[in-house]
Amino acid sequence: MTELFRYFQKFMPLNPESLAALEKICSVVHLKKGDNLQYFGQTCRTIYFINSGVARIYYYKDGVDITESFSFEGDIIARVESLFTGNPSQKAIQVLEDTCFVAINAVQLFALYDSHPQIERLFRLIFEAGYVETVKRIESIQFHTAEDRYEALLLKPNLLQRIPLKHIASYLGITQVSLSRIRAIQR
Amino acid sequence: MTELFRYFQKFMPLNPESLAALEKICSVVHLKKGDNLQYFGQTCRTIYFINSGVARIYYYKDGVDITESFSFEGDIIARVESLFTGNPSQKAIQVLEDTCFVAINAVQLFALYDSHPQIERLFRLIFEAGYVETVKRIESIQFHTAEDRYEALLLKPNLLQRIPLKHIASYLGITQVSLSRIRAIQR
DNA sequence: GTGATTATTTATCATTTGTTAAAGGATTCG
DNA sequence: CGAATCCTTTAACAAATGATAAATAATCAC
Repeated sequence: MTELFRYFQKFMPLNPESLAALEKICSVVHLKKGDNLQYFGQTCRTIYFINSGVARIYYYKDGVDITESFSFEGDIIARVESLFTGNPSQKAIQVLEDTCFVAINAVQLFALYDSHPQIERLFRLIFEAGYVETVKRIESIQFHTAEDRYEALLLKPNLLQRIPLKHIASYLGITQVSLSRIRAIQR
Repeated sequence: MTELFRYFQKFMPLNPESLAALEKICSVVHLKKGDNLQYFGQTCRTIYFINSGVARIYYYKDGVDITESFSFEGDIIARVESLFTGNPSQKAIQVLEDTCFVAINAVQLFALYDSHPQIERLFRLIFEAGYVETVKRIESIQFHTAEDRYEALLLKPNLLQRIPLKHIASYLGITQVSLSRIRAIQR
């Protein structure tokens, strides 16, 4: 869990008591490539931090598998639209490699907000940063071509080795065939 | 400011002291149709609540005016990617009708977080809700056609009377010509 | 390792969207 | 009111993307 606490410190320093309280509600989870971490229809009550590996949030639209996002080691991952509303999520989380997570129990976390203002603030900052990422993603989706966004994605090291193109295509909002064409032009 | 405080109460009850502290950092702003409320290149240090009227956040991409979002009476509006990072925003806010805002001084607001945990929590909840909206917007952009999204937009009453089609087109991520075609088919 | 399955590319054709230009409406301002 | 400006629609053509199918490449399971 060292990595997670290092991640926390990047947002703000925490007193030992808050750290101890956080540690109590965290646990480590290991999954094999292809496994699902969370399923459709459940309400999201866990926030994950990726120690190693890759995960994606995805769902089915008209029977087609659509990837909403990818997350890598050092990222926080949660189905926010369920976590913050209490509504069941229509999305699932799957790992694309053997992956090691820290699972943070969100129910217990939110309860800690009352007794530990530091923890409330820490997660406020974490989710504000997530909010900003999401606003930037909208710009990127709406006003850059799929080709530009593909090139931007490639900046992530080893991305092509780690993630099947079909998931990249649905993440980009285009068909596999279109992505193949984009790749063909670049060669 | 009554409307704004009613809006706050929807998120959580506030004690009189917090309400008084909030009131001190709020002021009312009136703008005429077409005026800009905030300009490109400035860092966002104000959060607005719309009492009456319509506003849009927009920017220029390759010289073309792009609308990122519309906000109506009862909505909070802020350029989040600047507010939470301190980076200058490349976006501006413009009103599309004579509009009355409450301006909340964000620098003073964030300072109140230390002395008033209630206020920190209130705005945490407000921005969590904004975060959820933004995640839903991504789904909508990426996986619904412009036509579907146009129809969804029309559910907003009087939208067509209040907002020029050219702004609606850029908000939908399509050209004015495409939007005209969609509208022609529907008749 | 081998066969079966899955992933990726390529080709062809249909559909959608963009670009440009022109024309008709609506609105604004003196 | 009338001219000028801005908004919206329409048309014709070009470019990009989707759908389908078939071929090739890579991966998985026994």
